[in-house]
Amino acid sequence: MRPGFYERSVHEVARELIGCTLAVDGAAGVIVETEAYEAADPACHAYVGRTPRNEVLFGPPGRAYVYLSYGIHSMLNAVAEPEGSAAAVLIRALEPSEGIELMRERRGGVGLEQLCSGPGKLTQALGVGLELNGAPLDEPPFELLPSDPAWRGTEVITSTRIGITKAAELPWRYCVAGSRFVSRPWPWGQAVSRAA
DNA sequence: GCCAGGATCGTCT
DNA sequence: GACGATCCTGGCG
Repeated sequence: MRPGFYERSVHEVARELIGCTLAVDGAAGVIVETEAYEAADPACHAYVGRTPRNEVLFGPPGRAYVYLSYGIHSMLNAVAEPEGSAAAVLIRALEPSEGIELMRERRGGVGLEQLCSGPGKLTQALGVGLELNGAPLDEPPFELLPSDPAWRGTEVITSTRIGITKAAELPWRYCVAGSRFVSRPWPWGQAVSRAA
């Protein structure tokens, strides 16, 4: 990603990550679903203030914020906005593109559409664990590449976020319209823009 | 196909 | 001691 990409409003970053490729050690996919979380947002881990757990959110942008959900699943976020401003983009789904066999093994042989269609699934498929919390997204094992020209013009829709109880009504989920690889079909929401 | 329930553990009250 | 930014399984139709 170009310098400064993450150093903007978390909503812009969440929107523009759609269509970009996320790779971890040879396994990769195109990001088709994201959600934005900002400090003033009750659903954001940083809402309660700075703690040892959410410290990475307050640090420099462009790093990974990884945490454990329900004691089982790792969640991968991209830290956004300037240092001191706590915000992040949750990566919720990928369209698999490379290392598909490896990902399938890690995921127990499920079908292509189930490989990365959820935040817990994609971290399992990519081999992302808590040890990568705080790691820069532009250094190994991570690689984050700008959207392919083929994705230009792709329709992106917004809708309410998924799986949360606080501030659940905010329309801060972004996903590719019509994609078979999102965590859920786009039940609500409306077309907002096209990939740049 | 849909829904209810369980797994599992770090973090905060 | 309660609660998740989740996923999978099993029961039922």
